[in-house]
Amino acid sequence: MLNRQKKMLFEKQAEVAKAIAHPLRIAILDFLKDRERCVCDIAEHTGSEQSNVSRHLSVMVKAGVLEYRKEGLKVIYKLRTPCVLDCFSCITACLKQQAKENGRLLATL
Amino acid sequence: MLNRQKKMLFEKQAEVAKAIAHPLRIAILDFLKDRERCVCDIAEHTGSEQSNVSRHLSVMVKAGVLEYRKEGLKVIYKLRTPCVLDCFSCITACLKQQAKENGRLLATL
DNA sequence: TTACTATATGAGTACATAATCATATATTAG
DNA sequence: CTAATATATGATTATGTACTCATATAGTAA
Repeated sequence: MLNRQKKMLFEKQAEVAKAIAHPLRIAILDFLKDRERCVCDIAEHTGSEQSNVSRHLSVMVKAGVLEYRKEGLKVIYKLRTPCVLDCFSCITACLKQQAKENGRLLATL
Repeated sequence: MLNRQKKMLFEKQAEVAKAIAHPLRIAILDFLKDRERCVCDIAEHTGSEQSNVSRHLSVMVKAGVLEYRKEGLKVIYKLRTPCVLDCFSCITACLKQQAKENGRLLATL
């Protein structure tokens, strides 16, 4: 049976996973991988409404993935835990493996 | 601006991320890390309803993370892309970094 | 002061997800 | 055949999420 500690760990992990499990949020993380950016630049880059971007950003801040600082009128966001990007390498590896196996299956038809 | 290819990649990545972004699903993946298991064993191990477990399993199958085979009455699930477990190492690394920085902040009070 | 800009957020709507219960299906045992 | 077991799934309910529009807030510039 699952013990309490593991359960708590899985809940914490799920919080982070949920925070990055959205195409727009992944696009934002990718945009922030090299350097910090203000909300308006993120909105323009992703082609999304400012208010929507702002909400997605706050979701990721709440999950501890992003942080921000204010500079004049602008609010500038950056990765708090850049290691979160490694998740996407892992996910991409899974996608590649899936594609490979699907290809193998296709070849047998 | 985001191009179409990247957008599609982010959507695919989000699908996988969503499929693993739930405490029970993470518990299931962890339980399957060493070997395949039938639904009833998973339900017992996680302390969850059989029907609920069954639905969560099918979510992960749909996302290409799990696969299954039937054996008599039982349906036995296993990881299709074991590399998905690497995501959790990455997420754990993020959690550790967060905890460390929170600790540093706490020390300044 | 006023006008302008960047951001966050309340309200509303639509949609998705999770959980439960009851039940249908399929396999096995006798 | 019947009974028992394992699983999947329809229906329901409750909750959560994403998005949009309008607006409040706060900083800047003139």
